[in-house]
Amino acid sequence: MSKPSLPQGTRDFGPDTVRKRNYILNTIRNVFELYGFQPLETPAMENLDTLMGKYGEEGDKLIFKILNNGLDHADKKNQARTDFEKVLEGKNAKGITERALKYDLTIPFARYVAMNHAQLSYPFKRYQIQPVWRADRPQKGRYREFYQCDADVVGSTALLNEVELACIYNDVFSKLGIKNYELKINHRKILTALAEVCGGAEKMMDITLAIDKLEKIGIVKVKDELSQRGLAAEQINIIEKYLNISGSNKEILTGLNSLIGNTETGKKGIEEVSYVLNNLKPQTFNLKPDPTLARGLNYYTGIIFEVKAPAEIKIGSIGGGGRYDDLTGLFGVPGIPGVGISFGVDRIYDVMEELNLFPADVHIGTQVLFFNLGDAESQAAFGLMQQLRQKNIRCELYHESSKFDKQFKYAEKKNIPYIIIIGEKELKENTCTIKNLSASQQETIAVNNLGNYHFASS
RNA sequence: GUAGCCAUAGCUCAGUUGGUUAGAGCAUCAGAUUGUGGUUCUGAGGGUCGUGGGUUCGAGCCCCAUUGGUUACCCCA
Repeated sequence: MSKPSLPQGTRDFGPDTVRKRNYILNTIRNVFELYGFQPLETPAMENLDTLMGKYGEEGDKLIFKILNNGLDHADKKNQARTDFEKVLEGKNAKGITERALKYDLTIPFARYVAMNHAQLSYPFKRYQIQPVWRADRPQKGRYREFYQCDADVVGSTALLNEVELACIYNDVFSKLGIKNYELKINHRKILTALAEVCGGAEKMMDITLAIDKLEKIGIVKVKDELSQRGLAAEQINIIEKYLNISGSNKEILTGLNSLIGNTETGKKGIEEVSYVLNNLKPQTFNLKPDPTLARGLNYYTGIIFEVKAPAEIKIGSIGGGGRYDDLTGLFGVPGIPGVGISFGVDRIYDVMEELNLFPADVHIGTQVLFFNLGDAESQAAFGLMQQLRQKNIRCELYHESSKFDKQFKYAEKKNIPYIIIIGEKELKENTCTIKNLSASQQETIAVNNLGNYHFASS
């Protein structure tokens, strides 16, 4: 038998990790609820059709496909062989694979909205916290299975939604104690306008892909890439001017205005970004317009967001989102616009771990351990324990009568803050001894008073 | 898909130019300690050196292959 192992890019989560992650998820969930979002869950797998072509060419390659069952069935063998030939050519064959693991939460949500559009009341605000899968090569901060937390509003074009989503980012990160994150905002129309001004509206994708890398590879290489992608020198010149726009939020907007403000689309984009900025206090929100922000997913059409982790932690983006005018149109139900954001929980976890931001009491599960000091003693302890459980105190009784040393060490390892000793003496006197392990203090009280004892939570 | 690096005890790692019986810390278990833990002391268990081949009198170390992990590119949370 070979050693047990995990598939590449997946992880087990031990008790401590799950506790910490739940702390993050609960924080996010509470904020979503606070803003009136409703929970939604969709299956782990979707029909392959639902996902293919929604994430661009690269994205398609990263979708985890599921092999159909029953390929060895006698009647299907020949069909399976010819279909497999198609797969070898890089095509999809329904006979081989027709389902896939979900790649993100947005497209399944769009599918859900398209299927239920008549029943929903708009604007429909949903949040969704589920794992997604990508057949990517794992590396630092990148996994093949990871959680996403999304909140989306569909059925409304109001920019109020964008403002609220920015507020959600701010609320969540400040509750988690992540201070120096940076919330960047841009607009797809601004990028479109840049392409128009360059005289190559159809080059929009090439331009955005290249300038998105500015921070990583520098202006010189961006220009190289642009010329490789077939842009002329004077076009690249304009793009360079665009990339050089910097300064305060106001200066950035003015810069954009003078460069692309004379186009219809550019004007509209700048207006919308200004609206969001004006309705928030950028200094308290770490909110910054960033003309170089592009975001890969090609369904965005309006404002786009990205959250960068504090600079000292080189982990990149910990969240992102944007507006899409017609996501459900892909599923035959046009005219439902939406806007959404996403939190990268696994990366937020890593950031919090590195900055030591988890509160100490996330590790406390069991609050009280009853020592087991013999048959009669443990029977008495069991009765008291059930009373405490009735009062919502999490407690357990050591599984067998053994030395103090062992029982203490068990409590310590499980981070149990209190122990209760009921031995021969206590049994006789109808008392119990409560010890606070971290304070190393103990007191003996009558068992009748145990129900009213205050167990501090940390 | 492309490229680099790594693989030795449960975990983190030493291991000299290739030379006798492969080590340490942590963890585990037992004892000092039959009603008071964290610190300490003593002892014990634990290894096909990822796998297969090759070079050599001799391989944990060198060569080839293979598997797994990891990092970077592409792309992305």
